[in-house]
Amino acid sequence: MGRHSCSVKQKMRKGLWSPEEDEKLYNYITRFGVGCWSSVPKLAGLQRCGKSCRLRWINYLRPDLKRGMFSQEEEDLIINLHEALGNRWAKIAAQLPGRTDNEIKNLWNSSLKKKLMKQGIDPNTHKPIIGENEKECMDSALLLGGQIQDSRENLVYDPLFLSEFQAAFDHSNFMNHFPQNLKIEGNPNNPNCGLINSMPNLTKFNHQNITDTHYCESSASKLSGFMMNEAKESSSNSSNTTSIAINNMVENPSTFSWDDVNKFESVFQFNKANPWQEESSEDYSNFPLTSLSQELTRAHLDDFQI
DNA sequence: AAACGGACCAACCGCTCACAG
DNA sequence: ACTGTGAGCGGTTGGTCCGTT
Repeated sequence: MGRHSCSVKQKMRKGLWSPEEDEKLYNYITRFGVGCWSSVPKLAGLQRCGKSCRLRWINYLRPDLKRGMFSQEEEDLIINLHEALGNRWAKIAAQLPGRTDNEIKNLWNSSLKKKLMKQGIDPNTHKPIIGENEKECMDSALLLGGQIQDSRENLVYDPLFLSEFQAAFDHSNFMNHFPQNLKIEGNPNNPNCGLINSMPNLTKFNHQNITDTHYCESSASKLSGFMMNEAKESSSNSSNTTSIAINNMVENPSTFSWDDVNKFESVFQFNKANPWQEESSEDYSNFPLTSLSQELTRAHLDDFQI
């Protein structure tokens, strides 16, 4: 922002370093050591700014630098460290002797990021990527009431709702008929791939404090039923092929096909036009059943992270 | 052979932080 | 407490290489 770079203040050389410049800097540092970088160029006889000299030394001339390709172990370590530290390249580099932050940053941006994405992992969050179809499913869950607000007023998924949402699909034998090609490719080690399985892990969510009555009366139970009833109703009130397919799917899950999935989604599209959508996303006070799960969720929010 | 585009990498830029005066 | 300066960091840019058309 207002501050000029060192190369602008005086007529300094920019761009790639020549072998002569490298030699001058190397000789100076090895002889006198690193003192004040701003005085190094003058003392070393270079037309560079101190900042540039420092960078050249750290990233290229330093004798303890490790050259060559990154090993698999190094790559794995970088990925693990990135998960823990984020884009703190200097901190990551500190754990890899002989490697510079710049080097690691370049490797991450050019290679590791893409590798993770190919494996279906979001390089920013290190969590499985939710694809468009999965997102639509999650959105559908939200539209049906599966959202609440956390203490920071961010919209989050209601674990109680999603628990039943998932169960509803499980019971309808949904996953058994889910096309393999929709699952995230290339990550056989990741059990969280696929539509329902890519939903938040609910195993940590504690249902112990919920009585059977509460659980059955929860918004989720109602909504699971609502979802299926809607499908049936939609089919009985309409003669179009979509409705027939949905009805067929609900009644006879064993004949469920990928084509049915698309048609099933149209039910959710239908629900989007439902005025309930607006109310449920804004004001939960009118929906005591949702509020119940909301309250229970708040109590366990720490255990539940998307 | 030339043009093009993507990958890679070195270097730059702007910002923040620490510290001395 | 304030200011100036240097060091360090992370994001971005620009040049080069290489494969493809």
